[in-house]
Amino acid sequence: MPKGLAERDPEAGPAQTASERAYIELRQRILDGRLPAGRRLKETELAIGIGVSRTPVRDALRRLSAEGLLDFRPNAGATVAVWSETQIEHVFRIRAMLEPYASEIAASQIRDDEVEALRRLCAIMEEAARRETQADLDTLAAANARFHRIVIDAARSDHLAKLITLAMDAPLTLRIFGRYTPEEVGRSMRHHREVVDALAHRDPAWSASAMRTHILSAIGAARRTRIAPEAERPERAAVGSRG
Amino acid sequence: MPKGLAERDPEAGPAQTASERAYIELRQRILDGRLPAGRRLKETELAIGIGVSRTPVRDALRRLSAEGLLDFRPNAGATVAVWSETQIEHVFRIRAMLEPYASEIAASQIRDDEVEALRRLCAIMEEAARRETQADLDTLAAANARFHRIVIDAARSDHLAKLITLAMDAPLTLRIFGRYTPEEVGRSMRHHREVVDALAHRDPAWSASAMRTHILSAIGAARRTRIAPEAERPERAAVGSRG
DNA sequence: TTTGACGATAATGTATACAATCACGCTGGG
DNA sequence: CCCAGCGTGATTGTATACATTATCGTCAAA
Repeated sequence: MPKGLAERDPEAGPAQTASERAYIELRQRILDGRLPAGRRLKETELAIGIGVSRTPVRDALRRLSAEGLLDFRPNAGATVAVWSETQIEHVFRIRAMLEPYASEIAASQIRDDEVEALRRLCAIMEEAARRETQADLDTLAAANARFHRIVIDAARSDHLAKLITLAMDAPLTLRIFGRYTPEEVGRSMRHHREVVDALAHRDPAWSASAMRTHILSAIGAARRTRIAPEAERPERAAVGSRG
Repeated sequence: MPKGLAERDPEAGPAQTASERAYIELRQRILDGRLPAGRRLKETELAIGIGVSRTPVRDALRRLSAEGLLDFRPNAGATVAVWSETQIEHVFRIRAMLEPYASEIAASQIRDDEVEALRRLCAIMEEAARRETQADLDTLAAANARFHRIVIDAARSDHLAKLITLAMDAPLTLRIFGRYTPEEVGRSMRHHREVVDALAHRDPAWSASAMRTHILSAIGAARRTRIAPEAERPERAAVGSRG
């Protein structure tokens, strides 16, 4: 098939290589739930769906497996990782250790423009929190993810950032806002503001503590976020519609 | 307990698939220093050396990259990750959070036979510590790695174990014993014994604290463990000193 | 009816050919 | 002497053919 990769779109996707595209696409499908926990992933199927060959799909699968988003058994394929309630709790406890640590370090490293960016994200999140549509929820989740990423990156340690990212992304932190009560949403927004203030004051202990509070307060909602693994049943009957 | 993730076990005999073999082989070479930090890894070269084709080598490279042992840039190949002193310090601080947490959980889950295994490993380590040859140092390092792995596994959470493993293995914890003073070695051995005793008592707080002490005490030696990245210049004119 | 073995089928594992890309040195001009 | 443009070789990226393995239905025997 012709590649037709003559265009270089810097904004729509930094995915230059097919492997990268496959990785980003699959990761997104897992995180937003289109590929539910427990689902068996078949390389050929995915390859056709994404529009690349099996090789880059395999690259992406291996990568996602190493990152913990997939369970992988040699000769038996990959399935979307299933998270028990206990394991989700563990992840939040770990986040509650790692992110405050990153915040503590970030406090002495963060630049003014990053603080500004955090403030803008706070405004965006507060605006989205006032409405209640699904689209707003998605906006909120996306802004929240960017918020945490900026803080983590401000610690100026790629390895640290990588490790925390692995801990964070694992059990779909994204969809947690759907489980928040209105009060919890409001509190979460106030937490964000306080984290920014603490960082703006370049106060490591305050930054860490505010972030810790923020994450620990989310565990309740996380417990309510049940992830139902897909039934083991493979879809025998082929779905007629392609696409 | 479901096995869940396909675990790599470096000591579990010959690997089944070529990808697994390549992964284990490369990982070992990185951890023991045969592939020094900064070294550029060429797929064809590695493939010939290991005796497989490029495909499984690429699988292994992608996996190691996701685990943070390699830096990877599209179209520019993979290099062994370089760890700055600051980053190594971060890793130990993170270990000092994660492993005590695992120990805390393990305290209420560990089986008697695992406690026994830990005691045996303590004896092995103490025996090796008495001598001072390089082989004994390797024995010590290997037993130490197994010790920590047993504790982590006793927490009965594959995802938790995976995360901690990523944090632990990253900057070659193995070679740290080479930097210990005799007093530090002795103290480390006593720490191990205390961790086991705390676990045997099924005391979560004690187990966590003993483990935290153990890891924090190692940071000094870790700081002394400088990792000199290989010069950027490949095998061109190797050591041609001008002048 | 149950159970076990067996074989067809579909998936994954591996190798290899080919395309795209990058690094580097060469050459020619200023 | 310096620098820019370009070609060449090496290296990675992708696709595909083939080998190997697991899965599951079928059939026969107890």
